Amino acid sequence: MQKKLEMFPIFSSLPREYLSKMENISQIRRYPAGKSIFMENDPGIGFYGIIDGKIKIFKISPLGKEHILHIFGPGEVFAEVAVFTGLDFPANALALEDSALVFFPRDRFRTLLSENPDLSLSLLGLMSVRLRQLVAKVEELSLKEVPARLATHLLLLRENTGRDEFDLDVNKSQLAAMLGTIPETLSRVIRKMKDEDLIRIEGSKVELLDVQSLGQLAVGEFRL
Amino acid sequence: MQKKLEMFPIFSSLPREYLSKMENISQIRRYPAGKSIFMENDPGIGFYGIIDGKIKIFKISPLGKEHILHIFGPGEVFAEVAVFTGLDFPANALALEDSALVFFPRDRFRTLLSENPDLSLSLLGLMSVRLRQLVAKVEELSLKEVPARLATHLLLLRENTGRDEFDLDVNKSQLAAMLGTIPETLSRVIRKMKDEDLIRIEGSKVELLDVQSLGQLAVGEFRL
DNA sequence: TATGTGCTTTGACCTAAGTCAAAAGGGTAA
DNA sequence: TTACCCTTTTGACTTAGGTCAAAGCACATA
Repeated sequence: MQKKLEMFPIFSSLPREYLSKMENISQIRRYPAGKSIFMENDPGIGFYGIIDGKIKIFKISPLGKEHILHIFGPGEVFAEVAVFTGLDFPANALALEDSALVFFPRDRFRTLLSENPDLSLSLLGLMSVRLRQLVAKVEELSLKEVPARLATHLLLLRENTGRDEFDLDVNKSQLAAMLGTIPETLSRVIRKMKDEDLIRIEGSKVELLDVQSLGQLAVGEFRL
Repeated sequence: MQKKLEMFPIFSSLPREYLSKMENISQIRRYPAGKSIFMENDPGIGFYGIIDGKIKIFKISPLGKEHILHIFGPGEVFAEVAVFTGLDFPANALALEDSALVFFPRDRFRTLLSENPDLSLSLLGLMSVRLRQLVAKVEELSLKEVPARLATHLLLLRENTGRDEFDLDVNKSQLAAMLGTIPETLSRVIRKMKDEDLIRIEGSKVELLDVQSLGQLAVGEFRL
């Protein structure tokens, strides 16, 4: 049992005693691909950690257009916001693959938290980081155009994998939504990047050919 | 002394004992209008609460364009992120008016926090809310066009003031930045709204004449 | 009163990117 | 193989909103 929580970066730095306390209040839940985990406006009864699988967090605009806020994978935690506010879930969550989650019921967690200050501190840190990411996203959406956003995204993946060649791990429609655009536009931007020999792309395999120029694109000092 | 911290909504629900402990570790700092409080990449040595004045949080894009992330006023707390991550400030902060702030040094606060679990819980709640706001902002920026954003903003002000007639409390250039656009565009959008008799505006005084239609605009079911 | 400085508005123009529609692939099941 | 479905790409068109430049205001200081 112990192993499961250690795989979460947020929890991994917790003293062992807290790890087992967390374990004690959690439950394992499994969701097949395509299954909804919760919907916008459902009451926030607890939060989740992903052991295995992929979870899409998204909203539907009044016009019925889907906007993906985030895609979470193994080791990530989501929906913890509701635990602290006592408010409803602000978005929908859906399993993109067969997924195994750890569920932390709000009430039990709240009790645990109030008894263990170090746990609180670690969680505050986690939330700070998420905040930063969102601030970055706001900045990106309001300052940059699509090619810049794509370049930023690719360089981020490069950073994460440490390689110039890697796999986009969502399909292109989903990637478009993540970048705040639509598949057609993404397709055209990718084409331009190929024409300019900045990248090579086959299916979901990408190779960065000109990291230099991609970097300039990302900060808006350059156009395609 | 006591009164100062009670004016912060986040702290107001704290037991009195915590309020005074918070007081004990805090300092009052004063900034004249135009004075920088911290800059992007400065180390995060502590966070601030606003007693009086107005603080602008902003970033400068690589092209030198300013983007306002937020404008905080009395009763609000900012820059708490750095306290928990130990990272640098992610944006700039500047006093728009002569301002009085409470400063909470990171180290002392960290100690305090680890000794007082309820304080941790309240702060987790605060951060959850901020997260929500940012998620909303991301949604807004990626799903809506400028007239919808302006309508949303106006309706929010209406909500906050409880009146159909109120004061924009930033100038129009800053309002434009807050809405992720530029003064020219904002000016044209305002003009259209006036032409359609949705609002009346003189200087920074706004009156909402047709809340119904503004509501439709805000959710994108309507165009100007 | 004159001069300067910083907002705000207006006009003319341009372009990134969205819409709509259709074609091209790619994978699976019968 | 054929049929079907879903994703991706391409093309033609439209438009929101940004850029640049100039003019209009408003307020403060000399």
